[in-house]
Amino acid sequence: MSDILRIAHQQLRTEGSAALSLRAIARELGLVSSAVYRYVPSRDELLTLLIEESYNAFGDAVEFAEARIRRGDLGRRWLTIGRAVRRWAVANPAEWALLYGSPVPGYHAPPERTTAAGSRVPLLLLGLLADAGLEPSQDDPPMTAALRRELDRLRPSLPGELKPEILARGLLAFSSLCGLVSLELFGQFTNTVTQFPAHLDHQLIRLGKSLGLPAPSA
Amino acid sequence: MSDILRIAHQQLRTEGSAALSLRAIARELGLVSSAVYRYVPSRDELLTLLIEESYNAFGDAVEFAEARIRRGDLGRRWLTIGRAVRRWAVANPAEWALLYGSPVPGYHAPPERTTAAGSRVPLLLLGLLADAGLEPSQDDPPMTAALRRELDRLRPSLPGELKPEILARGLLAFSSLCGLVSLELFGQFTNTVTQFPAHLDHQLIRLGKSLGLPAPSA
DNA sequence: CAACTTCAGAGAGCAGTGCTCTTGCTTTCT
DNA sequence: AGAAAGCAAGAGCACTGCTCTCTGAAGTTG
Repeated sequence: MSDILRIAHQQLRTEGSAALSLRAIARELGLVSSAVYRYVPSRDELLTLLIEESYNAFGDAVEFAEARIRRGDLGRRWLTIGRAVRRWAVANPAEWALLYGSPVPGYHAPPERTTAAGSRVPLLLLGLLADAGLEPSQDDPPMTAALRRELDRLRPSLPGELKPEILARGLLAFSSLCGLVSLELFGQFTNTVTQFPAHLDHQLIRLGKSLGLPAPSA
Repeated sequence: MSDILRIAHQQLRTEGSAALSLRAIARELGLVSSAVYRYVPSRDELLTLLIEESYNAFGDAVEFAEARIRRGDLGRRWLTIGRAVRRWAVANPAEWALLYGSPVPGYHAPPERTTAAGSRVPLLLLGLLADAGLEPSQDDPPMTAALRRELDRLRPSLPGELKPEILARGLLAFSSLCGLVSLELFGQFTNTVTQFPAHLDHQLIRLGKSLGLPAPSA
């Protein structure tokens, strides 16, 4: 079973998610294809397992990096999160595509149980914002009551006391980060600049400012 | 030939990019599979054609929306671009996935000729920024010389006079927009808020501010 | 100890895929 | 009229996910 997952991961890495084939896994294991079905009910289920594992590997990597930063250095914690996200994505492009790219062919929406693992990195960012104790400012655009209500409904499952405005900042920052990384990886366009390491750093500092975080200590 | 593309697009819409099958297209046309190969050299080439078409449909939609706004209303032009991007993506999720999602299974990097079509929307945004005549401010983080050089290298193919700082703002805004839309569409996480229409509007205004654009006229 | 149950895997087979090659028919051009 | 294209059919190869049945070995129980 764990052999199957190991080989699946390896195949994912080298061939990409689309080429992930139960038969190839079976071959690699010296088994016949039908034997694999004793352990994995279907290719979709295997993908779900891979997604969960990848989310956790991703969460581990980012959490580990962030944990090494002094708690009070909020700017650097954000910068570190951003860099760690990118580094992991660049090192594991197929996994990143699995998590944040378009849904895999024929695979329909991962079940709910992956959401816990999938929330780890966003929660890390929101935890940082909670630590920062930010207050809404006049830079935060006005919010419709409906949106405020919707954001408040998330609050119970979030760390600390996050005002809707601050939560909105976090969501935008996380989305922007995903966009930056995805464009760098899948990037049809301007593949030159976006893949420049200094580019992400620059944009991360930009985003940090708009989050309301202090500049990272030098 | 155009029949093939029409059916391919339809199949893309209803089944998704992975299920796009030359055989199914042939069936739909009342042809045998090999006959299609007279018109389309391979499935990959068909995908490339679809990508180009989709980029152009996307560009048409966004350009059309933006063209209806008074030139001087810079904030509204940006808001309109953002909304049009989202609307098109929501209306054509499979195409969006093709353009900005993870690369299709087995399909390797679209050829260079798609970049012209693919640049239309980003260029629209950069044109807007050029019209705005923005100047770098102290909100723009310092930039390494290498990054500045890299950004300057893009300048010849861009509209107007875009200082590296302004170009960087634009790149971030476009990336953020892509991230927001992709997370809404593919969204593993917080599928509640991110799909809320008011959410995108709110974040677009946020982004507009950080671009340095005035608030859209009421 | 013998009988029974459980488990791991083999093998065949179905329906589908992309793609190639050969054959034949029809239309068009010379 | 005869040659030259163009268009499509058909068979076939290697591959995919998945289901079904069957065979052994291993472990459990009376």
